[in-house]
Amino acid sequence: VAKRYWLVKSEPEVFSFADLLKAKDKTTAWEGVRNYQARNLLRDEMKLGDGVLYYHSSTDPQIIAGTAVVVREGYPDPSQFDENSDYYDADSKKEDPRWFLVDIKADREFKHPLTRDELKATKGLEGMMLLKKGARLSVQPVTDKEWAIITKRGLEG
DNA sequence: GCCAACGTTGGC
DNA sequence: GCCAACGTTGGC
Repeated sequence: VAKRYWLVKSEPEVFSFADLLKAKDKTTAWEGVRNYQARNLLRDEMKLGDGVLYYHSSTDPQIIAGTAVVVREGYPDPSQFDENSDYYDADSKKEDPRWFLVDIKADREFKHPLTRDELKATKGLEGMMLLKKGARLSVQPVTDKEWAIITKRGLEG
């Protein structure tokens, strides 16, 4: 199976790419996704070794900061069972968990973080889900072509 | 099962 | 801070 590519959004105030680089093993559990479409991707589609673009949302400027890799495939998000967590979901059952996550590990920091404006101006990225109006999905598929364009530009500086 | 009301996301 | 777009909830 060919590896696939994804984009995850994070508010840098909450958890930035720099935070991921500083984390133990540069790895984190991507907790807190509470949207069924994104849940399905996390649970069923994201596979070990898949590439992830790390996007900073709700900040100025919004950027793709670097890449990460899926290091553990979908498993139940523990925070849904933690009453003290912001992500607690009283209706989710241990024997039938509602929310899933994957673990991601930082891979390459972009020498040249790509701003949203730059993405919009880049040929070949016109159809990118991220750039569509109203695209709020916090985990999105990225095509091979988009991945190639973005990582080339980001890593070459 | 419809749909209005509501809450959230996230670009601007 | 505003508000459009979207997802979810809940009354009926």
